[in-house]
Amino acid sequence: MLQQSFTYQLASISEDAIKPAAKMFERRFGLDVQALRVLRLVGDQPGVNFTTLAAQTRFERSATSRILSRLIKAALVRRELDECDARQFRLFITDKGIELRQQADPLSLALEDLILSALAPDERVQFRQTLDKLSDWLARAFVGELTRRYPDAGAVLKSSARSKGR
Amino acid sequence: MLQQSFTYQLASISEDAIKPAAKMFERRFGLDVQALRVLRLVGDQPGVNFTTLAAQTRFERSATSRILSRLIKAALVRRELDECDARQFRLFITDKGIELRQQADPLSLALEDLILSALAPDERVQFRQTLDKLSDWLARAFVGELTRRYPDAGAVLKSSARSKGR
DNA sequence: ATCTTATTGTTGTAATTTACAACAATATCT
DNA sequence: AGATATTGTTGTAAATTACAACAATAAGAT
Repeated sequence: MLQQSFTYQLASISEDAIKPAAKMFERRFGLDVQALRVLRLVGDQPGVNFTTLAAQTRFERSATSRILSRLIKAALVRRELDECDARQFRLFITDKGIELRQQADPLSLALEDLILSALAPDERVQFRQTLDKLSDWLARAFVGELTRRYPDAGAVLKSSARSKGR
Repeated sequence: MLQQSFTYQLASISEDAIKPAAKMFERRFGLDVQALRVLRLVGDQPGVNFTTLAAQTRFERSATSRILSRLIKAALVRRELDECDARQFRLFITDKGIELRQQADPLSLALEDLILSALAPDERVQFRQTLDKLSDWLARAFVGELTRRYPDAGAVLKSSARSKGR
């Protein structure tokens, strides 16, 4: 086996892990993983507004908006007008949404466990710690360090507000 | 910070790590990371044929074919007809391609080092070992185990020939 | 030999995804 | 009041990805 670049290896792993799981979720719940992710973000933050949500979502606001309207149409999420600001509304998960999560979340956890079953228990703990360290560093310092060393890197730095995933 | 699913976290990390690097490579060498990857695969396996290459590439044969023809047009790769089988040809990196790699590869390594600089030296070693374990297991056993536990997972299992990345 | 079937690599194109930018509605600042 | 900024939605272009047809050749079967 040729030596792999570690970033590529990461991408491969997540792709291999996510793709089959994604299929299951679509079959069982009629939701793609992105929609599920948005559902969870709303569920965990009752009353979020769109802008906050979109910043956590890792895809475009436009995409988030469309996913959200599908969730609302499916009655998994509802929205209320904000009393103070008529431009905003607050998002809430519905009972139906909660019910769906009660089925979906254990399945997600079971799938993750299955993937991590390749590792010894303490290795698993260590691995997750390392991942936290890495994502933290990437979100916080990487781009800055990169442009310091390579001024031509062309840092974009647009949105920010990452590292709040789910 | 909300708790993240580990697969999602992996995807985020690789995306954050790859995107800025990708920009640099495009500016400096006029090659996107995929083309660079193909160039490396060819360089490391002088005389590969297209089918073998495409299996290692993680994208469609059609995409691989187009990338390859760009590399050939740019004179970074050349091809020879196979003596035994007129359908096949054998691929080789050119001197110009080697030269490009001599610039690009150290940069890749430096970038990976930069990313991993967030980790202590022994943590780094451990991390890479864990990644190897994981990708190995995913390539070898995951899909089988998944369909055993969840017969509705809808395993596809089309190509195979993975775990030979670069 | 010839006929059928399989493989190799390329190409056209449909489908999907992603990004961008314009927009109406409302709020805030001067 | 008028100018500027923010919120969320929508239209559409651009890029990506997937699929399937294809010509050229090889291999196997009768």
